[in-house]
Amino acid sequence: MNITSKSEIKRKALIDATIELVNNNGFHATPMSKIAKMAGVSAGTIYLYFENKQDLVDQVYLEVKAAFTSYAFRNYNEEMSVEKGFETIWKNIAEFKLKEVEEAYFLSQCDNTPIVDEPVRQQGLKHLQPLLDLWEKGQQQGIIKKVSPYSLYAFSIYPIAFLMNMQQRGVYQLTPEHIEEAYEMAWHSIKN
Amino acid sequence: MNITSKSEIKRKALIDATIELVNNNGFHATPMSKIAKMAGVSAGTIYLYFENKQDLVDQVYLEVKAAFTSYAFRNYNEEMSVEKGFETIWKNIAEFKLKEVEEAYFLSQCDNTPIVDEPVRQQGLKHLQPLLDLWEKGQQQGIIKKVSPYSLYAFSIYPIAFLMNMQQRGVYQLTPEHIEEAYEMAWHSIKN
Amino acid sequence: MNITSKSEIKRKALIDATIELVNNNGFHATPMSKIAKMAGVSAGTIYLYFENKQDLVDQVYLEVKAAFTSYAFRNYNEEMSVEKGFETIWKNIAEFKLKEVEEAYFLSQCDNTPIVDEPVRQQGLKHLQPLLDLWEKGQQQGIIKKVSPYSLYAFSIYPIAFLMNMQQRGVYQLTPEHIEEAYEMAWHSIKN
Amino acid sequence: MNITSKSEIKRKALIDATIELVNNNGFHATPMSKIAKMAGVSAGTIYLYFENKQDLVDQVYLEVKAAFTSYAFRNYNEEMSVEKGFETIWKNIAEFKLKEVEEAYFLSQCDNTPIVDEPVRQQGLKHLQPLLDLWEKGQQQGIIKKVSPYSLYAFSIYPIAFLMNMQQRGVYQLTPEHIEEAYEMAWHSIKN
DNA sequence: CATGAATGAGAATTCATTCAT
DNA sequence: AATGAATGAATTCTCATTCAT
Repeated sequence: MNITSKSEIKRKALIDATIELVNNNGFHATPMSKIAKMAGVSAGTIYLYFENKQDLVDQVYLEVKAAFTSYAFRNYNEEMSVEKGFETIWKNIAEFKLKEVEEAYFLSQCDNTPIVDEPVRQQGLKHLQPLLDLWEKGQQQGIIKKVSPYSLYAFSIYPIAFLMNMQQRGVYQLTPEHIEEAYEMAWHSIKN
Repeated sequence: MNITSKSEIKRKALIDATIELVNNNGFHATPMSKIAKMAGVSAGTIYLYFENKQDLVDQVYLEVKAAFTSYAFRNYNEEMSVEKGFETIWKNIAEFKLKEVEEAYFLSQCDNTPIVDEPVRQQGLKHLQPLLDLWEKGQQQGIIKKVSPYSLYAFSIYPIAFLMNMQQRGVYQLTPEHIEEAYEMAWHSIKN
Repeated sequence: MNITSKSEIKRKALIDATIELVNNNGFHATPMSKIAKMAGVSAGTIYLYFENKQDLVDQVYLEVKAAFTSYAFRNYNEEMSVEKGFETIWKNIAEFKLKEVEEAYFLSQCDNTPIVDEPVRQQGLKHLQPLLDLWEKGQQQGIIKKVSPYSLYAFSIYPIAFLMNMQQRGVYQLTPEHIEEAYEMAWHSIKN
Repeated sequence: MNITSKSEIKRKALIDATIELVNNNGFHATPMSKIAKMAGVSAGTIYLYFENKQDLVDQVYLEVKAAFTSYAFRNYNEEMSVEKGFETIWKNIAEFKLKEVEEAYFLSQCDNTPIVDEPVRQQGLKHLQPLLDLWEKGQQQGIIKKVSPYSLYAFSIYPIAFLMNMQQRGVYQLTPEHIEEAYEMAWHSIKN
């Protein structure tokens, strides 16, 4: 058996339990003891893997964010045209938020509350660089609106989170047609 | 002395303290004792005004949401053209989020975490109806894209929250030009 | 209107409320505020009639005890024969416990817990003297067993409390026949 | 080390502390913190052994009641004559109330106040059945008065509690002669 | 006399973290 | 590494009592 495998399994179990419980109850309403129980380990064991509760969420945040950005750039390469590249990335992100609902909802909770602090959040953002590069290239080519990348993000990527939240709450169904429709809106809002 | 004045002042102080502390620390990391201290009353006094901690946030949420929607429809009336009406509402919302940063951030925290529950959130939404009516009128006139109101909201209104968050974190400055720019993007994403 | 009447009505209402609430919840689970509400007065008003909560129960105890002993000696006079006298007193006590269930249950609670303290309890006992005198006369006449008055009380009077408790809990019905039967047992246990 | 020893010792210490403190102060005037301190454990530890304060008293009540009934039937067997059987049980009960004063007083407090509720009390009663059986046998043999078992209990067993209370308060001394005397009274009150 | 808002000490309970095993 | 009993500080909430009106 792989040296790390057994402990990696426990670590993974702890992370999954944290995501599920924080999603349902919020960070501070999630006791370490419940996380331990759901992960099938003892309370003290958590502290072999994580320094303390804050370190636990921080690491969960960073790992989920990394998984998210990795997913976002699947099948993307810098040789693609700006439009094709954006479509690829946008749909990856949409697919992630649809398929990995728990992870996505966890991220949205961390991004909208003070449970992880600024430095950690900054660290989580660094992997999004290729999208910013793509936008800059598009702006140089006159394809993308010459506005701040924050605006581009706000109007093309951020809306996906809202649609996911609504679907999560059961008030809205994100069908494939809705996704295509939404992609068109995203693209129209940033293209020139 | 005005009948309500003294107790209304305390109630207001409690609500303000709640907003500020929850914004900075999160709901569960905000003890009632701190809220009381910041509001300048004793711990027990909170319970003269609110049933318990949950009731306190619920009421704060509903009041802030009401203030927000009331702000959103300033100077708006149903005789306006669809485009003019939308511009009015959109800019009101942007102004609210810029001026009443604390309130806006509090709402975004409640809307993205399980601290207020679905029934309360539903109640908070009811005042947004005039915007939905405007969109429907626009769709009938062929001015607005025929997509779900959730999509319209996601791509035109929701992005403002992101820009506000970024400004809140100091990584971005929402100047009047930025706002005009953002309004244009919002309008282009939903107009036909 | 009689000078004291209005305040006496309130005092009475407070005493009645105390009895009812302490019976149902116990002394320490009965807040002054609830007593006030049930008595139809404001919380502060209690302190115009009683020094504090302890003083309130003490006074309720003493008054109910006085009512009890007064009831116990109805139609009794020292010229009666020992047997007739005992029957009169015993049946008065039984009648009181049957009719004034609330008062009787309150007394039994006070007599079996530390809610009123020894001096007050002693004070409450002083009115029972005629019964002790009767017993002593009976002993001198050779009619009553020559045992401690505590034993006489334990076997002839105290059992009534048990029967009342059982009736109170609904597991037993004290019919007139039961009472006669019980009286016979009481008398047989103390007579020579 | 014995599997149960360490935690059983703590559990026992908590139960003993509860009895002593409730006896002296009453249930609601006994804070969990004091129980913990007297038992030599930390406040939080109580909740490892008992769900909450109510569960604690309930369990103490049931255990003490079980100890009481077990004590009551020492050296008793169903082959004994009715009179001998009753004497055995009665004197056991008297001995228990004399020797285990704390336990006995605790029971009398629970039996006369609303601190444990009816279902728990019912559960505590189930072990008294052999005495009821004995009485029924005695009634069939014409030895025991044909009255409700509640009456038999009220006049033969319940009085012991009163004598114990008086001794507890120091106003009365239960010497062996007093006990014999009391037993005679008990027996005479129920025999035919 | 009467009110009832306000107080603040104190209660029950929870939970992050430690540490002996 | 892993456990889980134990801790005790912190939290929510209650309630006897006071006092300005």
